[in-house]
Amino acid sequence: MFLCYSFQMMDTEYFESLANLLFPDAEPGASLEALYPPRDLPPGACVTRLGPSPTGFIHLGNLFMATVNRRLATQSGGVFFLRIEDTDRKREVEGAVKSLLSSLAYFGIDFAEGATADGEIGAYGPYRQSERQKIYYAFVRELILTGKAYPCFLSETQIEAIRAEQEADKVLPGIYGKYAEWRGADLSVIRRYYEAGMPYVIRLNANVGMTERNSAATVTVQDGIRGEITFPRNILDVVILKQDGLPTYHFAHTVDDHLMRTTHVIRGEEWLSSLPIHLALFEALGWMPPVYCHTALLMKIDEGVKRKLSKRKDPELALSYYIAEGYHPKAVEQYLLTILNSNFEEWRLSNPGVDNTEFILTTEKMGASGILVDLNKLRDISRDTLAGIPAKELADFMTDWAVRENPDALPTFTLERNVLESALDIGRGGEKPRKDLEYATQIFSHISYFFDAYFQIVDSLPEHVSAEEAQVLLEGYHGTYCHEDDRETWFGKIRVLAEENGYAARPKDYKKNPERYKGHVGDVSAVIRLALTGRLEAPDIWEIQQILGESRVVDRLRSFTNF
RNA sequence: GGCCCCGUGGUCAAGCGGUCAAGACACCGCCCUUUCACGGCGGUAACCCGGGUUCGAUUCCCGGCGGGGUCACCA
Repeated sequence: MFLCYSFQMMDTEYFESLANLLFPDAEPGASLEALYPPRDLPPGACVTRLGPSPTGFIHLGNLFMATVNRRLATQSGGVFFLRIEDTDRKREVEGAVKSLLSSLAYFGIDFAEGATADGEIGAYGPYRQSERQKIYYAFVRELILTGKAYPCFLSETQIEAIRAEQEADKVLPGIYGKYAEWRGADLSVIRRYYEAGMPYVIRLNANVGMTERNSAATVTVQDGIRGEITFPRNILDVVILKQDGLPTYHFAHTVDDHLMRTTHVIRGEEWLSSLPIHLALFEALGWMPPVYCHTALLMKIDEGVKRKLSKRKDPELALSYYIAEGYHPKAVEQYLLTILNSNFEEWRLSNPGVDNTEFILTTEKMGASGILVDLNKLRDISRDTLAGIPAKELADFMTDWAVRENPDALPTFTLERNVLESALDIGRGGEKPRKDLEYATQIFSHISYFFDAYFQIVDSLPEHVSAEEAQVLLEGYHGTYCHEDDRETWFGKIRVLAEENGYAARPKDYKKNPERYKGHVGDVSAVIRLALTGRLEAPDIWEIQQILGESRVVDRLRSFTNF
């Protein structure tokens, strides 16, 4: 008994000297607790966050994550904030926060709290981890004081040697147990190294504190998406403070999400395997961990193999790609919601016209297995979504897109705004609205023939119609053309023209007696369509003509055949 | 390799002990139609395998197998 007691005294003294040596100025954790009190929110409110590292690259997966986090917070009356996880100086990219913010803003993700392009908003900051050093030091000191963390002067080569030995012995690699040479090292030795300016890191002492409360070899958590998950307890003395004095993700996550009072940590499945470390950290600091929700990963099919989206290898999944292609934010949101919650699509169908924000997202309905990004589905959803957006808004959308991605087209869009708007409005409204608009670049090529600057003949005459024949037909058409004709009159004239030239006025007649005709009225239309739009596939010709205006129609008829 | 997650058609997926195993996208036919688009009708196509438990397993348990993730002083 006596022995035990005195050891403890010695330990306390040891820890205190250690803390004072390494972190003489760190403030007590308790004062920070007071600085960041629990948030005053309605019961059940979720506090979530997005924690990107500013590497200058975000892809669909980040947006996917942002969407879940944001929804869960806003729909529960909680808070969604942005924290910049910039603890890796090597990978940091200039201006990344700004571009991150603007990419997210494009897709309608904004933040009421957290880092901004040039500052921050909110009472739980700083929201850049690089500015939180004081806070991390305070809690590192706390851990040292209780013996749960210690300095480690192992060099890179020493660690490599340990790893090699472990690999040879086929044991778990890492610093733990007997490999943790600096656990409880002599104070005099530590002092000598420290004063000699030897580089060191701070490691968690996984052996202390862990077994006090629960000696079981495993930990079990309730994941918000996956339900109960069990792992072996963490035994690794993971690094919590790097040589450069910045925290590792693990430590920063623990401290920040506790102090920022995050209730739900929603992140990708790739974090699942470090969960035991995070739980160990929360336990060591004596804090309640948040609710963890590990989402399925967005995958890509690569040479027949399904794999996680990679920033390096999949530029076409970068948000910048979707922005450049001009996918509409609403369509992308719609798509993300359908892969996020299996019941969303059904809800959407049975609640037409209701805003997406009315839909309640639940973690229970989220899938746990990897999702292949399906551009087909996105495009389909796009067509549906765009069909429901007024032409005026679409015209604004196209103009905004041109400003960013196609400045050459901007003058045309601006000068011929009414043409743009009318072109986008073709076949809309009514029971069966046209659904052929997908994303800006596609839309642009779809309607470009309305503008003289972009008009060109891209298709050729139907096989059985010769150039001479086309000329005859177009001259005939031009002869009877009257811009004021209503659709009925107009098409009646085409039928007559068809008959006069040996084409069936009705396709059915032609089908019945193909030998009697050169073709049918559709062929005549095709020629006119080609002359007017430069292509064989386009919406209703009469409508196109109304938008084009009489002089343009006549010009195009003429220039096609040079009569 | 250790640990963890996942496993229903090509893709996203309903299902939660008894179903002819939904639906959406894609694909293929047909219809509508002056082309396209829209729309309508129809079609091809799935419970990874093997053991249990049970009267009965896609569903529960175990074991394989397969896929993925992770094993850093990166996040």
